[in-house]
Amino acid sequence: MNDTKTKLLDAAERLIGEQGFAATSLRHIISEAGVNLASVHYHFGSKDELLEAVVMRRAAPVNDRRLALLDRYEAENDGAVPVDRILEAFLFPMAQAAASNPQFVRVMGRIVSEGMIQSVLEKNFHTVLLRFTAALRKSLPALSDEEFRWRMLFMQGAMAHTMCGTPGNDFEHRIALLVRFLSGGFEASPAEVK
Amino acid sequence: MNDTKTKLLDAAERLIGEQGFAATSLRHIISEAGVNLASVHYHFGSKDELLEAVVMRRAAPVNDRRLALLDRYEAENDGAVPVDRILEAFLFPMAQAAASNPQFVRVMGRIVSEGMIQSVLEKNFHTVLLRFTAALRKSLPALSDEEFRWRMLFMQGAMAHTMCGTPGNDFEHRIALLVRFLSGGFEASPAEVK
DNA sequence: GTCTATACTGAGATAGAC
DNA sequence: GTCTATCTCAGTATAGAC
Repeated sequence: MNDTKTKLLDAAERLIGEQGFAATSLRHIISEAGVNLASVHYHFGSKDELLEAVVMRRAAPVNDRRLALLDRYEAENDGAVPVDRILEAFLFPMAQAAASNPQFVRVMGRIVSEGMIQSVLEKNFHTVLLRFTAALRKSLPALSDEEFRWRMLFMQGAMAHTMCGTPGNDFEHRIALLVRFLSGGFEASPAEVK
Repeated sequence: MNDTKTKLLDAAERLIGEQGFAATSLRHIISEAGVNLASVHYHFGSKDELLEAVVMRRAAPVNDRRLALLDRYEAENDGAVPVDRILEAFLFPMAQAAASNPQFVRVMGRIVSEGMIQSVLEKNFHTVLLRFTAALRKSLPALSDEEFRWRMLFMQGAMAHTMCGTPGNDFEHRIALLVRFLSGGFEASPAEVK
């Protein structure tokens, strides 16, 4: 691996996790990394793309584990997997990542709380989102397409806010509570059409 | 009312609603308002405080209506108000505001999606949050304090993301769906302690 | 291919004259 | 209260050394 590139990723990960993305200047990052300012644009192109690289470096294994878990649950339950299992399969690997690398989760939190979700997440989590959306849809056949889509959005907001936007380290416990809450929401009977 | 101040608030509200907070420069705002750059800092102190003033101007009536609705429901149900009524009382006035002033809701959406929630909202919505938290707590006596607090956070994330972070205009319908989902989550039986 | 030095543009903030 | 001029710092771009 290129040394300069890695130094930049490490420094950016640490500083963005601590101070946030907007509050962390490239000049601060490069001084921590001990490299030249222009190397950021040489290796990554821009500050935004540096952030994306920071995310991508850690996101891949998390998403692999998510898909593996979902595969297993689908094999075990051929057909519709219980909603809470699907949610667990999505959330648990993030908690594992948090245990081995807290910095990464902090960065994800910063991304969420600074509203860079769309740009960064949709690029890196596309397949995962498709798979999990399909699994949930299958397990919630009673909902209309419209209501299902809205409930996915509600979930998205709750997840982002909870997993990333709030400090603390006991992610496994947090996940158990979140899964319970979201299951209740998803499985609520449809709202009346007025 | 001071003319310069109002011109600044109007221009800021419009531009931030259209382009977002970060993307809207003070120089753009003042040129729309037809005033001088330094007047921003004279009247508001900083760009952040200008945003806060934009929010405060519209938030007060919404919060008044929220509290009035909650008062009514509490009087009607003396003791514990049904969870879905409480949620409605919180969300409905925002939908009304959206109908009469779409710019405001857009600004709130920008605030959420750009992660300025904590700083801005906690200042302006403090009493409202206390009242609604207390009402919900009363209606959910079976939950532990801890699980209740977490569910409040889950709700917060879902609400912010939904009400403000996603485009579209049919807020009343959206609210009906959101209330249903959140009621299901709040009323789910407690997660098992493992 | 990689790194260094330096310049450019635009941002928010501020001091001081009027 | 308002305006001009200026300051500092950000991200970005480029020219050129190795």
